[in-house]
Formats: sequence, structure tokens, C-alpha cells
Amino acid sequence: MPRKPIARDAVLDAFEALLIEVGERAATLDAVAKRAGVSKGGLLYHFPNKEAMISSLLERMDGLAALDIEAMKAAPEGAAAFFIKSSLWADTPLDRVFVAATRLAEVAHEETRRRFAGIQQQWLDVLAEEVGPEMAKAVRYMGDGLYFNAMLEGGAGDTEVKASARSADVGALLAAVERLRT
Amino acid sequence: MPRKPIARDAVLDAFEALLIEVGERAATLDAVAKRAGVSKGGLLYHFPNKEAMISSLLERMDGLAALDIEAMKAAPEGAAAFFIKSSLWADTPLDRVFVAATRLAEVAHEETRRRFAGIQQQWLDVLAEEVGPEMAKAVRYMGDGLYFNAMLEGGAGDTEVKASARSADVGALLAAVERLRT
DNA sequence: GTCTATATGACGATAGAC
DNA sequence: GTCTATCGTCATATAGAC
Repeated sequence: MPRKPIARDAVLDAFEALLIEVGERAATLDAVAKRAGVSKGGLLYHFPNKEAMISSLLERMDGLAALDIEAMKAAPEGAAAFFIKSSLWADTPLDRVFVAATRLAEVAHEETRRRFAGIQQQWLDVLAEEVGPEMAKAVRYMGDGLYFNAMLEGGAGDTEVKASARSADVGALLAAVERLRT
Repeated sequence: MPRKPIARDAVLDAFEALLIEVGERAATLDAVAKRAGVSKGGLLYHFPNKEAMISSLLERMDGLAALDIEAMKAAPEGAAAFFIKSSLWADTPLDRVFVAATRLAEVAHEETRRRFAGIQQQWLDVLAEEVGPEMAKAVRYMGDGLYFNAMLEGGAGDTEVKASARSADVGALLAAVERLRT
């Protein structure tokens, strides 16, 4: 029963971190290899080309998203409140892949966009069960907006200040969700 | 009283269109020149380097955004409803610069991020006057979410279908805004 | 498995003709 | 003002040693 290779994951972690911190353009094979502590040749042994690396990142995203959907369904505070709270950047593994993958989507990477659409639809379905299809949309867009702002900041300066500012906003959004629920 | 140069604007339009349709990475000087119908050398006569082209695009964005803020303040249906409606992609000049500029922000372009932050703050101020600071945030994030989804699609396939799907969502969001206003 | 070359091809930018 | 030609740099990917 062989364990999953470690170096491969380290490379993927480095790719993810660079996408988040410096954007798609600077997440080059050279930079990823250096950050992962391997040579470029070593990197390309694990992933024959860059597209393969992206594919693996999307696999990781789908896996973590599936776990998140389950947690959302089982959340005691309700799916809507869970969704808003988890739309806030918390540096979780899921947050990280999401932001990383968004950097790729912005570069017009079609496969990435398709994956996002699939996950968003699942969220919407769960939300609709709780608050109805109409209000589910309002909640969904609020969460997307929260996420969008986290993503726009990325590794920019003063990230902590902005992140805590958004954290305060979550209270307002949860209050809004309460009012919409009735 | 010399009119503004035409070729310059044509180049800027081409740059904007490419950012929207194919993303930052493919919006190269070669591609922009070709689309604008000039040679690369011709392009670089108007804009000494790529950064200058980006600066001009951001100037265009700020100018159009200022007009939008004024319209928002004067909107008969109220600022919040105006904001939600105008967050929908409608292929207006402002919509176009926004999406184009977002492509740059995603690539960790600091100056672009700063401009966005400035505009968002102005929106929030106007919204707060109408519905109070707390609910202004809810409205703002809904609008951001709407915008985020339009942006994620970009020039992707089947854009029209998705755009009309979001158009239907606006009704739900306006209903939500009504419930939050009271 | 991981490394050091190196090939190949873009991209941004400059020089200088017209 | 707009063009062609070209340079320097950097990115992806390949070949082959260890």
C-alpha cells in the first residue's frame, strides 16, 4: 500500500502558494521548482507539463469542495449561515485552492471555469433547500462578493488589515441573511 | 482645439477587448496592435511601453466610474436598486473597462487594485446614505458577487445563456434589497 | 528520481527607414 | 506618425547524465 508521493504534493503546494501570492504570470515552472526545493527537471518528472500541474490542482479543488458541501449540509447553524462564514478568507486548504484556481480562470482557462460552475451549482442547490430558490440567490451572491474581494487582494500589501475589515462585514451579512430567511 | 487622437483610442479599445475576451496573458503588444490595425511599432509610438497603456486604461476607468457614481446618487429608484441593476453585465463602456481592469488586478497589479478599492469605497458611501452602513455592506457584496460571476465568464463559450440567467437573478436580488431596506 | 544542460519559441522594447 | 527589422530576456519543454 504505497503512500502518496511527498515531492509531488510539495510541488503542488508551491504552485498554489505562488498563484495566490504573486499571480498566474509569475507562477512559472522555475519559480515553482525553486519554492518546492527541486530543480525544474525534477518538477517535470512529476508533471510532464504545466497543464498536468493545473489538472492536479483542479482535482485537489474538487475533492476539498466535495467535503465542504457535505459540511454545509450538516451544519447546525444552517447552510446559509455556514456558507457566508466560509466565504470569508480563512487560509484553509479549500480557501487556498479556490483563490489559486481563480487566478487561472482569470487567464481564460476554460477547464477551470467549468469546475467553478459545477461547484457553485452544488452550493446553490443546498442553499435553495434551506431558504428557497429566490433567497438562495441573494445569499449566494453575497458569498461570491465576499470571496471576490478576498481574491482581488491576494498577496497585496496590508492584507491583514483588509481581511479583518471583511471579517467585521460578515456580521452585517449574517444579519441580512436572518432578515431574508423569514 | 485639437480633437483627441483616434488611433490611440482604437489601441486602447483593442487592449480592453483582448483583456476581456482572452485574458491578460494573451493581451500581448502583438495581439493588441494586430486587433487595432496598426503595427507594433505604431502602437509603441502612442504608448512608450505597456505600463503606459495600462495607465491610460485606468484613467478611462476612473472617468467612467465618476460618471456612474453621479448617476447612482441621482437615480430615482434609489441608489441600492441602481447599484444592483448596474452590477449586471450590460456591455456598457464602464462594464468593459471594469472587467478588463480586473484581469490586470488578478495578475497582482498593485496600482489597479488601488483604483478598485477607491471606487468601491465611493459606492459604499452612497449606499450607506440610503440604507445605513450595515445593509449597505450586504448590498455591496451582492453587487460584487454579481459582477464577479460576469467577470469569471469573460469571453467563455455560451456567454449569452449565462448572462441571461444572471439577468433573471437580478429580480431575486432586488426583492432581497427591498426586504433589507425596511 | 533528480539533476544539468540546451533547444525553441514568445514577449517587450529599441533603432532607424520612410 | 507609422512602418520593418532586430535584440535581449525569459518561459516551456526536451535530452540525456547520474
